[in-house]
Amino acid sequence: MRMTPMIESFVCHFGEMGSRWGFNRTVGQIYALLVINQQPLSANDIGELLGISRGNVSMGLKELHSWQLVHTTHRPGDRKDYYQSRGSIWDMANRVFEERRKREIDPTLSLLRDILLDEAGNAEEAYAQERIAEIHDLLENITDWAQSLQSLSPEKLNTLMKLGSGVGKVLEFKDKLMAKKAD
Amino acid sequence: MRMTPMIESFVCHFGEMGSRWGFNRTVGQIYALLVINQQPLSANDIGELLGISRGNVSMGLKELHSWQLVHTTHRPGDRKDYYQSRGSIWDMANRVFEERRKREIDPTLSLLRDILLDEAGNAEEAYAQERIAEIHDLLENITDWAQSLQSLSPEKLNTLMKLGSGVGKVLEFKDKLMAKKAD
DNA sequence: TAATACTTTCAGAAATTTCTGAATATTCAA
DNA sequence: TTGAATATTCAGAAATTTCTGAAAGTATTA
Repeated sequence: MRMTPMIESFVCHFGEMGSRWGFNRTVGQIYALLVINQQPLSANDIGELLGISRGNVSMGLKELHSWQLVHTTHRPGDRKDYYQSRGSIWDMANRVFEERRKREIDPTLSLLRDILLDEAGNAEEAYAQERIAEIHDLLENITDWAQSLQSLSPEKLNTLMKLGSGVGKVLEFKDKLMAKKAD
Repeated sequence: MRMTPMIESFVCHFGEMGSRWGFNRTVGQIYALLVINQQPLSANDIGELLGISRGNVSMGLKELHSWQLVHTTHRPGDRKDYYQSRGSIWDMANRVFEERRKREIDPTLSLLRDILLDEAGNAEEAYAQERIAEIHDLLENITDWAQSLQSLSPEKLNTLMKLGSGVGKVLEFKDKLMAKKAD
């Protein structure tokens, strides 16, 4: 593989983005490279293409493994490991979401719950607890909901997304029906 | 205000989380403090409570202003600026989402579009473009959808969230009706 | 068993981000 | 105006994160 300007700009940008999604620049770039390359790449290939050390490649791949975003494959008569991105782009988005939930949201929810179990020592703490409860509920609602969406079939999810704010209409409709049934 | 252990643990944790949401630890902590404190705080109060320099507080507040997450208020006969968190927790989540879209997603979409406009120079680039198109479409779908959800009334949004994966049922139902109408 | 071909680890170097505090700017009352 | 009270800026210090490369580890073959 060669680093054409097109590929390079994509890989670089994905590196920057990576850090927003919970992993560092190198990890983002390695992943970008593997996503847009149909053939698996060896760790040496990756290091050369990105101009980074062999050790760094190893650490980056380890991280991507822990996110379950890459696959190791082999070639007959070749001892090297070859790496490939794993699953579709959609799978990737799901996995990033899932991992971040596990690593960030869950611990936060748990801390907030602990705080809410404590008795407020004064009016200030009572007010603080109210606000913390709001944050807790919002976070819990959103993650629960996101998780239930993840369990929807891709087609249904797609219908839902295409519907956009039109989903409001469908909800009104559903409410009317429920009201009739209740008669 | 005093930093009780309860408040301290919340503020610290929010600091850590902050960096995941696009701003640094201090900014997260300042915001946390303002959210759980009913009374507005002066920049000096904030610096003392968090044990950080006056300059750092100033920079943090500037950042929070740019995210439109704080408000400045005044007291008669007092020259100091007092700061308060702005809007509900829900507003805050919306604003963080909105800002991140502007600062991160939009530039990415624009780069991906540019790449897709280029002619692929060879089979490798053609494959890369296919994958990049997938990423582009996914990102665009999700952000468009998220934006249309933001325009929904809070009650409807709440209904939708409560519905969870049950939204699948409602969609099926809608499809059936549409089919009948088409007859 | 030893030699080879590769991968992983991790101490410290390099790069980046964040923070401090002195200097500067702003605002307002007298 | 001037001066007192406050806010902001920014160069460099401190802290943190990331990266390198030499050493150690692991398989495989001969």
